[in-house]
Amino acid sequence: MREPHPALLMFIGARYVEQRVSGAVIAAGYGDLTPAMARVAARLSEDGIRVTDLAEQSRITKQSASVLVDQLERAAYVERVPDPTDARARLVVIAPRGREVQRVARREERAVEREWSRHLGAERLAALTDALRDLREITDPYR
Amino acid sequence: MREPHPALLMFIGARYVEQRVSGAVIAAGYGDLTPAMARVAARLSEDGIRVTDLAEQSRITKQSASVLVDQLERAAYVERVPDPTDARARLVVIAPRGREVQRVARREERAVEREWSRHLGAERLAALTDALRDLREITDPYR
DNA sequence: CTCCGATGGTCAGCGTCCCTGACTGATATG
DNA sequence: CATATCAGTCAGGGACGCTGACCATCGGAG
Repeated sequence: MREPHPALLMFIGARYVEQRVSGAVIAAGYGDLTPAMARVAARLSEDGIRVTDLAEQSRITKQSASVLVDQLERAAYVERVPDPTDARARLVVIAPRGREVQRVARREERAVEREWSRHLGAERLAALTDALRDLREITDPYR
Repeated sequence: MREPHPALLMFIGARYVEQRVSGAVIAAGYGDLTPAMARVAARLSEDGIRVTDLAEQSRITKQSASVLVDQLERAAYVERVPDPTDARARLVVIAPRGREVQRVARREERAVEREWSRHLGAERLAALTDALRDLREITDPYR
């Protein structure tokens, strides 16, 4: 095979972390979380967010986001509360069960980062992250 | 937001290249290629490959691979020929139209790589690629 | 204050992609 | 030649995201 393109190598790394985190979350007993639910759930905070904003940030339609929030709500990861400033809107806020999953996911991310640091050395990992961050300036169309 | 995880930065880079290549392919008149078709088509060569092997390498079931090969065949990107060494099997070989798309895709990949080299400098890009390749040793479960 | 266009959100229906399970036909091995 | 194995297809279903149509509320212009 030809020399793999850097983007393919990036894809492999990203996929690995996704699977590690997903595995940890399932092992911790949150098997009812699908990848799609997890993607929108990753954007939640205590403050609450509107479905429309959630959709925009997740780059999906508000209809799709609405369905995913339905599922997250049914599984007790989030709650919908009325927006006190706008009677049309409702805020999606993270629930206790949602906070638990976030903790599990972040712990696994940190674990992977430690493994990478052991494998490459702290310096090369830092350089790698720096270069990726610089590349983001020309590859990330959304900020 | 917290400091983004390196894996997120990798994902952004990989997604960018995927969209660039996909855009170039569509602009070149191959709009009937879906992402799923492209993913399996990327593993084709002159020698031919069995649907079962294609499925395994693409990490999808042979049923899914079979459907995608159907579509690729209908759109003239590949042909199915009998396997001379096994009467049960048929080989999926790339057709002229398939070779054309591969050329377009590779050209766009090289273009992106040049842009990245301009942005980071050849040395940092090489170091980035090296580090990613080393990381692959512990993140790529499939060789 | 009253319109009326813009905005937040849902409902209905559809297409793509990938899966599982069951099956057909050909091959290899005893 | 009986049987286990292998290549591949058929049938059906679930997850995910899209478009289009619609309703309620908001907020600025007249």
